Amino acid sequence: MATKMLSVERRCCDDGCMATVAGTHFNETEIHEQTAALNALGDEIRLKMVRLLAQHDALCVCELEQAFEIEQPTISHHLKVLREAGLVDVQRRGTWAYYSL
Amino acid sequence: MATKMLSVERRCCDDGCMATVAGTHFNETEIHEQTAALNALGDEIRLKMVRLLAQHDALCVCELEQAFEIEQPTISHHLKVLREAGLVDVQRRGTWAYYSL
DNA sequence: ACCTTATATTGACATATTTCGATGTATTTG
DNA sequence: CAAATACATCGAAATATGTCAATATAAGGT
Repeated sequence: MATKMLSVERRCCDDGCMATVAGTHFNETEIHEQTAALNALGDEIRLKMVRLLAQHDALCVCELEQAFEIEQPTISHHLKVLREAGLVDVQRRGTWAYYSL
Repeated sequence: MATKMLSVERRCCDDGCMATVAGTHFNETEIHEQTAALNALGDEIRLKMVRLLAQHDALCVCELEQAFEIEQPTISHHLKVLREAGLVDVQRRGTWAYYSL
């Protein structure tokens, strides 16, 4: 019975998670969609845009333009990122483009 | 009383939101903290790391290393981003660094 | 003291992102 | 149809980010 302890703490974990962690598999499509959305929101201007849209039902580009100190092409760029992440919707009416969540 | 309609749709909105939107003010500190967290999660490797930590209570760097095909300095870099975003916690024990949510 | 192991940091490079001016495309107005 | 308005796209420049090899740090074992 002289169960001599093997030198304590030779490994960082003893519950076999090393193998478990290494073998973890992810749904790549899901991961990709989620990082796209999170990344789109991980920008100060885009997060503010989403916040504005959240309290305004729908806003056109010229209105959003007023809220930020950046030029119109940049506004369009950020809206495109939000669109491609599936976070906002556009609806054209005349010359205006109304964006909404 | 001949209230002649002004040419319809000269403005993109008629509920005065132009002024409202322009005057919106944000809590910059809050926005900054939130974009930091969202941005940290908006990367495939870091999102996977958080997912792994979510199902493992705590993991050391060498375990995380097994789950990805990137070198150790890159693992450390991503963990630093997660730490600075306030998303994970480290606890040193001997030579090992245990990360947890 | 020396060697090994676990993790962090540095420096360099490649790629991605943000931003803007210029230009393009519709749509409306005169 | 010409001019003006609202928005998108392109191309270029500046900055940020991801990655790695090399090196540093720190703790443990011999």
